[in-house]
Amino acid sequence: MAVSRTARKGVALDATSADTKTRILDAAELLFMEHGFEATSLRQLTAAAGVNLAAVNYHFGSKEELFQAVLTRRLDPMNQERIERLERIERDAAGKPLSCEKVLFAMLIPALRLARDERRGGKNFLRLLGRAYADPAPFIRSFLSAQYAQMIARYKEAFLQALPHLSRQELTWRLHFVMGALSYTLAGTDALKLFAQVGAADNDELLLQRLAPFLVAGLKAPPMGDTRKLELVSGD
Amino acid sequence: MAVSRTARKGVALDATSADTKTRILDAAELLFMEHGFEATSLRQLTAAAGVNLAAVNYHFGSKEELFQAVLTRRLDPMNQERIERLERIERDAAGKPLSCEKVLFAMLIPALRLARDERRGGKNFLRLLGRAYADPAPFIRSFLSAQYAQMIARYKEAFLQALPHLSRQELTWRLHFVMGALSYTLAGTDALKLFAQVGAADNDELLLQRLAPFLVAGLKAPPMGDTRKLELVSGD
DNA sequence: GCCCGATTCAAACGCCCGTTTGAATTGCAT
DNA sequence: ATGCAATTCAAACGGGCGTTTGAATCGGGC
Repeated sequence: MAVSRTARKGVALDATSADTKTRILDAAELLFMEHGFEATSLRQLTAAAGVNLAAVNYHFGSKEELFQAVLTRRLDPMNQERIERLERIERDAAGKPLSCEKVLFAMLIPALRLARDERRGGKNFLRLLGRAYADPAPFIRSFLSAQYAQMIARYKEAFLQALPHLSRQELTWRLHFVMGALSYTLAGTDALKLFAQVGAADNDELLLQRLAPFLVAGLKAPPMGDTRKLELVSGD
Repeated sequence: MAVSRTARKGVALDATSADTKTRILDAAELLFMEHGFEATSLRQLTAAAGVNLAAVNYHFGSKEELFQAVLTRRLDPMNQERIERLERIERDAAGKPLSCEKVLFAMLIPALRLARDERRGGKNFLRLLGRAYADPAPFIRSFLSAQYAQMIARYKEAFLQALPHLSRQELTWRLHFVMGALSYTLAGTDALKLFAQVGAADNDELLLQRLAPFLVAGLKAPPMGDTRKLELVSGD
């Protein structure tokens, strides 16, 4: 009824509704990851959560808003932790020279910590996030942009400082490559099978030990032009 | 009727049916990219292609088989070109030492050439492919695995030769990172907006000039352990 | 000129979707 | 105990989905 629509922004209604809300969020996180947003129906979702079909619209308003809530629940704390870590290493290095490694790690570690924290969604969520990056739905794209804009801007400045040999534009591209490798890897527990056995990311610390040297070397590389020109047109 | 099901494997029925089939494939490539597989309905797809609704099932059997046909049309030639280029540089370097750059370029250039070839789908297709990588649908995953297995295996051997300092497992991970950065970048004409203006990949040769130094440096980097250990647990 | 397989077409099939409704139920403040 | 807002529930709404059907149309070989 009319009440339900405004009820969501009522006074703190934790213990009573949080249970249903949380069960919906948990089931949604799992199913959206398993089958994607479009392919997950509210009927199977609410059944998995053990709640009534109408509960999603009552508590979240719509399926799209539920999806955003699923992302927000994990992204907000993670990105906040990223910013806090960056601020701390900036503060610690009262002098100027920020090392590329430290900035990169400040960015990677919160993601890895989230992946490791099974109580809070763990790998499920990062896989979901990795796929959301590639989703063309406008409501997902604009939502993610808003969620990340602030953090990305901060890190871009920090990297610019740590990698003075890169122009702003060159750095923008490289951060893009970094995010690509990261999201693809985190999203890929399935995709890994494309390449080989690979003992799976059972150990996330190990994954960071593999990913970090690759990304640091890529970031530090001199831009093309310092090395020989390439003749890519060839071939025919 | 019963005929239609077997007709697809009849004798070469080019000029007559190819027109309808091609129009379906072109429209599908565009719409699957724009809205994703699930969110694209056969009704809007056949309307965009200017063909009858039933034409998809008649010519391709099902929506899923249409999707596979869309991928195959571009992937088969691209991966074959990748293998041919690898074989050529292996042949040219009659001696042993294959350079990492050359192997990587043999892998990247066919993708870039496809992206540049607007007559054959161009960027549309690579964006579609990038998203297919991240799609969890089993029929997509197994299809892509089959399409890529052979090519990936060949390149893994070549890289193993060009990068003798990497163990097989380390290399598997790094190829994964490479594919992540590549697919994310190719898929991302939208996603780029996440980070900044970035003049868009209007010039694909320029993109390769930015991507290549990053990836080469990442591939050549010594594995962790050669550099200092990291203390990632910290933070609390 | 006709025939027959290949193709196109309009219509329908059964199914599941996201959302809404209004009545039951709950549980806390009074 | 009662009242009332917050929540849950079963049921239904309208609509779009992928697919199937059988008739209409096409077009080259005899």
